[in-house]
Amino acid sequence: MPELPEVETLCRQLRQVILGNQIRDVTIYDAKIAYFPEMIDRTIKDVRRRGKGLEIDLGGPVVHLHLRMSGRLFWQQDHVLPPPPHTRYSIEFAPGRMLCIDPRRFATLDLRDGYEAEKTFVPDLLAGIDLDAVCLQAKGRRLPIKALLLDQRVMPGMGNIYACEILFESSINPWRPTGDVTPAEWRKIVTATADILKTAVTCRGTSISDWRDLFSAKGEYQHQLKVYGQEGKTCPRCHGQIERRKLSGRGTYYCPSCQK
DNA sequence: TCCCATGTTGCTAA
DNA sequence: GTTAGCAACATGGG
Repeated sequence: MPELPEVETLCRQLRQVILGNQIRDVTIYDAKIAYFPEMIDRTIKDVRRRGKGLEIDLGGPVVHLHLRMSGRLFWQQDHVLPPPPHTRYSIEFAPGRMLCIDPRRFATLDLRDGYEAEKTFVPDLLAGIDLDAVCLQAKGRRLPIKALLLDQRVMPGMGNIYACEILFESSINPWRPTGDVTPAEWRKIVTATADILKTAVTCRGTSISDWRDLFSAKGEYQHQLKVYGQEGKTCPRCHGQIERRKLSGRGTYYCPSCQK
């Protein structure tokens, strides 16, 4: 269930272990996943994150993977050990192998040509958001602000936990029509987005249930959550009570008394 | 048994 | 065109 900070964590850790290494073999354990023999013997030139997706640049073709709801990556150094349950594929290198473990089987793996992969520009929320571009998207729309934040074309990498946290930090109600958000409030959202996502990257993500990083370590951001998963608890800002309601099908945590 | 889940896509209908 | 609501994908946990 990784969002931007979790994928960024995997991206950085993956760079440490596979950059410059050659793919020795690829094993597919799940018939839903396609096998690309072109990957064999190629050297890893770069590992990048685009939104919640990961790109492994093979110097020409680019492996694109997405973990969706329950996917995780696991670096296994000992080739002799059997892959854990729900392992869907394995990319093998001399020092170890990268396993994708995914109980719900929504994760994807595909091979694209490099030109195709780089053609579309994807903004990076960690590098800062273009306030004017977002305001332009927001103008006149009645869509709830949280739904816009979760729109991957507008905020690539944003996920449900951090959208809840960012709106709380900005004191904005998740149901507020996007077009009614003032420029000053947009500045708050942009600032909170950068602050919260960067902190979460430093914490190596949020381990609420099963998120683990590449080396099976838990993240630490779950200790800093102010509203997500805090239904019934006291609001840390105004002493109201945190509520949980559905917004476009997603559990949405907020404080009705101070998020207006 | 039912409801929940850190994601994405596609359909239908207002 | 926009938005809301669902269902689908598939599995496990409480």
